Amino acid sequence: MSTSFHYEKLGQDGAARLGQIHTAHGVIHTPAFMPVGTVGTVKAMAPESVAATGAEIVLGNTYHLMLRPGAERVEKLGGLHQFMNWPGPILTDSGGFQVMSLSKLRKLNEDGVTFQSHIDGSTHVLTPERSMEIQRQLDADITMSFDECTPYPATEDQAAESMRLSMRWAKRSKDAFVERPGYGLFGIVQGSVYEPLRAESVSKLREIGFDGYAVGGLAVGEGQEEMFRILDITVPLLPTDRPRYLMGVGKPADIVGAVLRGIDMFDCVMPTRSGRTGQAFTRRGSVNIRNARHQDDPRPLDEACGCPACRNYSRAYLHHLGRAEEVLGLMLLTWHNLHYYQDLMRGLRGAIAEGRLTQFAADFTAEQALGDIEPL
RNA sequence: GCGGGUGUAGCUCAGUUGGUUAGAGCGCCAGUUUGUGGUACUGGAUGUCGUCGGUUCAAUUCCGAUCACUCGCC
Repeated sequence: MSTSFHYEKLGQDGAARLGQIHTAHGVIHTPAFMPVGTVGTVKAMAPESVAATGAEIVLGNTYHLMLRPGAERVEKLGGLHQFMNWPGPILTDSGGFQVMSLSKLRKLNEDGVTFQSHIDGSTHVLTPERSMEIQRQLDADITMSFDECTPYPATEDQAAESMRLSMRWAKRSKDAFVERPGYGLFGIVQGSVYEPLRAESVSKLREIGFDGYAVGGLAVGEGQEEMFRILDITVPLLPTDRPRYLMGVGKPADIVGAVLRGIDMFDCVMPTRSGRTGQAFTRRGSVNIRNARHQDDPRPLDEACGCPACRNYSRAYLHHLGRAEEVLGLMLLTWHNLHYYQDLMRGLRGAIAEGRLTQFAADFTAEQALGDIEPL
């Protein structure tokens, strides 16, 4: 059986695609949402439960795992799949984003980034070559090339300089990436909100050649309208025989809009982080379970949801757990949110398969606009 | 019984050398979080300043009484 990494398109509805990504550790049905498991765990969830929501691939992170427990250690222990008991596909972020968002005292030059650990202050260097090595040690099915996530806002000159550095790093990432059957390397499009820069970035990445293409530098404060505008000008430039991944996105409505524009893969901390801060996503919009209006409500969070939190527990109980900051509250709400996100992806895939995505999106928007059910 | 201390927001407490709308932290009521630090941030509501009386143009502040709590001694 061939284990070569490849994307297979199974259907199309407008710009949206239905497909499969074949990897060394299994198949991913797209459009797909990938739960974020930064430090080798999807927070508050056992991997078996993550899989039960329908997730087929999770994220790990170069930056976090290199600092703790260390990529060499993970490699010796059999790789990240075995280490965290996730037998399915894993995508690892390259560390570029986290160096910017988490570490202080970072120094960026042509070679890479020198930074201090947010854990113990120790000094580390991350380069495209080192990032590729770490992601290979982690045994990521999908490796992301090392990039700089251009801060927003940026002038066109700043965005151009940043993007071109990321493109040189993309070439070095490709050169350093060790090809193995079933393993793929993705390039990342940058260029901020500037159309010519996005086009130049795509062109440079296609010249290098990648197994998939990510759109980076979005959902960083530009707003949904602007993000969709960038997708409208960027996605049509990408090759049709490779997966497209919108990094770090997003809210349910962002995902629906991006699928309509031809995106196949998403990751976001939204469902998991929100699960830890009391925000739940439902068919009728988001709900803050800690709000006082839920304290006497015996009804489930979302009557149409089949997750354990909705089948077995009331809003009143989830509210209580949230107020009491009980671990079970984090677990149940995270579980619900991941289940909701996977339900959404299943709905999107079904709608594409049946050629009714436009109607699905309209229904989605209308139902979200209804707002939460009336308080008792 | 005697002597001391304390009574200010739901809680723990600042403060006012007497002067417009009395503050903080926590809690409470909401909002934000997009390639993750159970995080961080933003806004909002709430007071007979223990009670009664006196002094004063003006008292939460000074004086007296009283009540409650508290510490020590008998």
